[in-house]
Amino acid sequence: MPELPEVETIRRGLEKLILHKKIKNVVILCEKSFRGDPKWVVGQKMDRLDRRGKALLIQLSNKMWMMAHLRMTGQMIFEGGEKFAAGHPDGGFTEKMPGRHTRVYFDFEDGTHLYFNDQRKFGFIAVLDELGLAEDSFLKKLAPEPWDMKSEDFWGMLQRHKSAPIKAVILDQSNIAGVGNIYADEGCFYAGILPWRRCGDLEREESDLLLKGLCEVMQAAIDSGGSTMKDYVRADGTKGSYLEKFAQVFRRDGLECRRCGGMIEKTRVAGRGTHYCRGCQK
DNA sequence: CTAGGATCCTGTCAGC
DNA sequence: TGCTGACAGGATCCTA
Repeated sequence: MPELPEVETIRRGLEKLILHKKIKNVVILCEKSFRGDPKWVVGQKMDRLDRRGKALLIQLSNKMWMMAHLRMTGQMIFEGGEKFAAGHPDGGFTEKMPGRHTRVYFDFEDGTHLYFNDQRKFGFIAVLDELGLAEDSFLKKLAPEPWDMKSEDFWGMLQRHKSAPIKAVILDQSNIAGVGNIYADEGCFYAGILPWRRCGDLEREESDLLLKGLCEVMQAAIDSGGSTMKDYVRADGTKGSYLEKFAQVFRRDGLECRRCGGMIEKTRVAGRGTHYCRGCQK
């Protein structure tokens, strides 16, 4: 899905647009994209927006929660006086809603709408009560947010996965929350670490630098409104600017490294496309 | 317990 | 043009 910075961008954008709006109706176009009973949300207001890792959490006035996982291709689109689309781009901003990838949408009492689009159907919205949220298997094993992690805890975590490639470990949400394929590559570049190195091979200093890199790179992405791909648009419809402005390696294979001038290369680590600079990363 | 691979689904693109 | 395989900003399930 969009990674932590993109979900945070969605949270901030939607907070301004849907807070305290009353849901008049829910339309489910794809059964597997919505878990729970629509009756639990109809007539409720959206009172609060939170985020944990890559999960978006919306609290309703009856104290139930809607948890949205955007996974690979999910996006949220608000249509009202203004339009806001964020997540996976896929024509969300320009296409007439509901579109061919709309899976669920909400009509608000004031005539505005919120659409959940998801091309690959990996994502979903789940309606849960307080207990269900507390017992959710994903949230339960989700590690702390990067900035809430102490460097010694991060180091200790790496020691528990000595033989695994560093990238596989930081992508695992039970080790650190919110890191996805872009920021894993960017964080490794920041720390000067080749992503396939085994955790047990890292020095303590490299571990500290990697945690710092993940925090800085994701904070910078939030500050600039989330990264963008050909189909990523942020909540108010303007394009995010992280990738074009700040990405050092992600999807830059074949291009010159901005730091050393060498060529960025691409390989496969932990089953994912992985970008790195031979000159800058050891 | 860990690590690695297949899998869920739709769409696009490169190469024949 | 039409087909085929690879790949895609994620997470889970199964296997060794």
